[in-house]
Amino acid sequence: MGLKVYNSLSRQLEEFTPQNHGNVSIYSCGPTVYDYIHIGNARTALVTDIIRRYLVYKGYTVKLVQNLTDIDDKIINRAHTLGISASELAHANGLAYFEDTQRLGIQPADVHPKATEHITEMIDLIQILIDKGAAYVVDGSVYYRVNSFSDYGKLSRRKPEDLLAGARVEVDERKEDPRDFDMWKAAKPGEPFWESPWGQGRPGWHIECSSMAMKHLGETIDIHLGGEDLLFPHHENEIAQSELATGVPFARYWVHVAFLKIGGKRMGKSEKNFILLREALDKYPPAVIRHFLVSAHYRHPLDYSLESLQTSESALKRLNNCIDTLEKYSVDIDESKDIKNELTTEDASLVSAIEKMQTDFTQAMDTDFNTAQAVGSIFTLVSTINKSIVATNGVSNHIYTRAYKALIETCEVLGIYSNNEDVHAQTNEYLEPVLDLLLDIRQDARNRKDWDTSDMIRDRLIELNIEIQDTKDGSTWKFIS
RNA sequence: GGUGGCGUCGCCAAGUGGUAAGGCCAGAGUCUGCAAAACUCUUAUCGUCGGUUCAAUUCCGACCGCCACCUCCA
Repeated sequence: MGLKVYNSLSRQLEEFTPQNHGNVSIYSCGPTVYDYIHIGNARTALVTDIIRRYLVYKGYTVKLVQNLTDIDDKIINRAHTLGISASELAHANGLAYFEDTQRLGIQPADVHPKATEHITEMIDLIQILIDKGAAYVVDGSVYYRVNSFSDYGKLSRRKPEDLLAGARVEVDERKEDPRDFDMWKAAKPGEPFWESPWGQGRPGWHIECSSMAMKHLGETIDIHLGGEDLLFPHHENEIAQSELATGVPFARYWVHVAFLKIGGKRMGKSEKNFILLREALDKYPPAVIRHFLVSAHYRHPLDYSLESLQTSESALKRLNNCIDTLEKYSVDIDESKDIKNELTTEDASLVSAIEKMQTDFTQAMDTDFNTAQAVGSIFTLVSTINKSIVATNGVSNHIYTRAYKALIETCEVLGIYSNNEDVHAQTNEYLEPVLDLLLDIRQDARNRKDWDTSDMIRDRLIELNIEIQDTKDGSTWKFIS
């Protein structure tokens, strides 16, 4: 069964077939680096990351390109306010972007092109469009002549008259048509600029994506990703520029990520109702934030709240407990050995549950990357495993090991599992003998029914964020947060 | 005005033309010296009204409510 992707261009689910067998090219619209990113921005970055991980999981070779818009009006204005140069601001926020996204476990793209490093390519593309009569120069600025592209509006399904009816379009007298947009903006005094055939200026927003996508991925890319707000006009304009210049389709599948909301409203920079990703990361582990973000399908709005994050934290605890328990049972297994004939009924039952999870997971992800459903399949298996462990019905360690591996593998596609062992490894090495000693002393006290002593040890440790867990197999300890 | 989306258990959230995954919370248990932790069990007829159909939450229509894009915003 194959992967199906919802294509914004056709407004329906389509069978996914990359143009080059086994290889997928993806372009994802990246941040404009005038500020830190918020969780809403992170949602799109994370969806990109997961789509890429899943395609790799399915065996594709993926080339992912994500741009950094490092020159635009917002950057210039913010830099001016801060009293630094636009490039300094862009550089700092670019670094912060990578820092934040990598903390969230987002793997860097294969290429992160910057607008200011592709001025030549953009000028070339603009020149092509001028030569084709699709652009015109006014006072050192270059505008795209929307009328010259008959397919204009095919992505957003907007008719020219609809656009003109919108009273919010600012009319620029210099434009032939209100819908025309600038590809090259003449510099005003004091603004950063680059030399061009039309004078000093800077590129427009849409032209960068067109030229950087084509430079790094070719004239036709497989998947073009972005937030749903970019559908119009940004992506519509990218199509207009690119396709008029090349004569071939610009992107084969257009994927748009729905908004993250807060209090029912869109989280946005201009609303000033955003939570910075780094703030969230200071409070919650990456896996928790990821779990929250994948708990809804990417094309559905998701509402941010502290409660939701706490819900994800609790859910993840259940998952981690299961995985940690399985790890204790895990053994080295000989993959090549066929143990089919040696399976007990209980073994076989768990094996089929594992296989069901893998099938369901794949099916969910194959259906337009339905992460919410995929997570569901993982938790269904968790439940089955827990029951099996409680029942102590003689499932072999081999099978528990298989379950362990299957869970790790699928969770890694979503990036919702990370064991804390590494974090605590050093501490553990030092603390373990000491805590074992304390647990021994406590056990002695318990044997003597000296509850004062045993409870004191328990209470004092909890103050140190170390929790004692009494089970029928003895006492263990763990860090709590 | 144009375009698109949403309304499923207390909360979050999948899904299907034939009577609804999963998570959280809550309640009840198991375990325990008591607890905690952990685990188990239990809880929905799908906004309203019509229509199509043997059968609709799932298709169509109307209505109500909410959100978004058309201006920078992932």
